[in-house]
Amino acid sequence: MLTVTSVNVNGLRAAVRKGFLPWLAATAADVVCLQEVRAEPDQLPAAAAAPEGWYAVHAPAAAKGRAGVSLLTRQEPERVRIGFGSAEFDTCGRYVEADLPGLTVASLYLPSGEAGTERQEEKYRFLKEFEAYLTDLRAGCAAAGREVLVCGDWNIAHREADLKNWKANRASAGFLPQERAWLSHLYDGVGYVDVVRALHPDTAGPYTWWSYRGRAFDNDAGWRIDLAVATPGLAARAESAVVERAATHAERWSDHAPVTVRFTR
Amino acid sequence: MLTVTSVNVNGLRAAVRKGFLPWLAATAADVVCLQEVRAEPDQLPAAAAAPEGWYAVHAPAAAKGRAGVSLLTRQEPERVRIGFGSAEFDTCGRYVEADLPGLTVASLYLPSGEAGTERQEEKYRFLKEFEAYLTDLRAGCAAAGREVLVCGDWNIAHREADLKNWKANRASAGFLPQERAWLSHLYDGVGYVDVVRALHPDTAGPYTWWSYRGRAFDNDAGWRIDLAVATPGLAARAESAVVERAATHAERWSDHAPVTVRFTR
DNA sequence: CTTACCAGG
DNA sequence: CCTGCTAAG
Repeated sequence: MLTVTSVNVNGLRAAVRKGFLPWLAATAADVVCLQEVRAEPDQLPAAAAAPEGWYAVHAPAAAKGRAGVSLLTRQEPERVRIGFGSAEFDTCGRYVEADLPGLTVASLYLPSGEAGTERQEEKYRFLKEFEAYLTDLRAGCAAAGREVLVCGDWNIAHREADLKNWKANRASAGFLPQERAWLSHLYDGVGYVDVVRALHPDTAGPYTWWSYRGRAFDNDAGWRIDLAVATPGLAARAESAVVERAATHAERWSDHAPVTVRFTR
Repeated sequence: MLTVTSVNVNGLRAAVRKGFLPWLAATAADVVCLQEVRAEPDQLPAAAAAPEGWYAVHAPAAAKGRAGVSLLTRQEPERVRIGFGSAEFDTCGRYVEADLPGLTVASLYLPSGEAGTERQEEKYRFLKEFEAYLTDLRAGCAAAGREVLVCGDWNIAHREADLKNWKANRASAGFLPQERAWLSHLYDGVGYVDVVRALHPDTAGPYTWWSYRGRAFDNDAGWRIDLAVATPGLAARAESAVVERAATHAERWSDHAPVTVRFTR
């Protein structure tokens, strides 16, 4: 069994104050992918920056308090890489990957964008460069007999079933036609697989993010934007996929819930 | 009897969240002077911006979220004035005064300064202009048979008895020789009276501000920088002067405590 | 609505 | 160590 879990923590310092560490202590995962850490490692409590029993690799953003992704692995990685070869995005705390035996696993925090603004143009630039990278990664890993798993906050809901209020959000960043088409091409063209949707083809959601505004969480007015995206060979071994809505329910230590996928070896 | 109370609220919106309104409802004062309101009137709850039973005049700063002084009077003022005729400081939310029968009462928030920086120079410019104003005010009010009372956060501790750690703060803004000399001249030269000190000549403090840093409040490591400064005729009628340390103790709705002075009519 | 930043205190 | 600002989400 290999278990990988991923969660956007919305500021790891705040999450630690509210209950992240007990969740981490309780997880059965072999790999934990974190997004929106929003801190330099040395601004974090040691129990979060270098938790006992884990190997940690941090990719903070150059801009203080922004973005930031991390990977925790029980096993020591063979190699780790920060960024995906992009001059614009490699220092933005948006991508880190690690090689484990037979598997390249990554933590991704894709820009959220903002419809009609320069921040949306930035998101499109990211999508373009990242798609090229994922295409190369798939080819390179296939040649080396490795599988690929990219977990994180992709900030795109693919289909109507992936957000509760899809009608109201047809012009919202995260559900724009161009973004949705990009994911479609990643799946149907490049050949990656949305592991959670593959296991749960007919459910609404499961949502992974609920705005802090209004009563979005109580009304389950969520979005499924935190994805586990795998090469087909790995996806075929997926045994379960769960969104741990309860993990962030009681204390609400993030506005996202952890997404956990399990694979047979 | 005339009772006047003054408190630096360190953000009235935050103070309201923490317990300011019950304190206001319970005060026996006829006049309440507020400093560091840090909000436009329409950003405040109505119970704070226009409390029932009070006439309110607000002098917010042009810069959002900064400074800001207000006056609440049970009686309708004959006149109110914002600023003291200074091109530099009148829009900075640092001075408002009201005329009541036989009395001009003001709420003052003097710049805190920062030793060795431009912000200290700004404080000295304020002191210079404000002293000239207080000199004129005293003369004008004397001619009109009015007394003057300027309450507020003067941001200067006059003597060693006015702060617990005076030795460590000999080079700190708020206890610099030049600032202390300015107050001395205001008392001995211009002829105003420090009402609280006049009634309590031999006590340490009573302190009115304790830093939020460390355990300053618990250790009573405070400063007496919130003053009630009156013309001699009014000061002679002072009957009591109290620092309401307990008012901000339980909830700690400000880092300053209210200073309350009572005068016979 | 919440996270950080920062200046100001 | 707090306030409120701003940008970001």
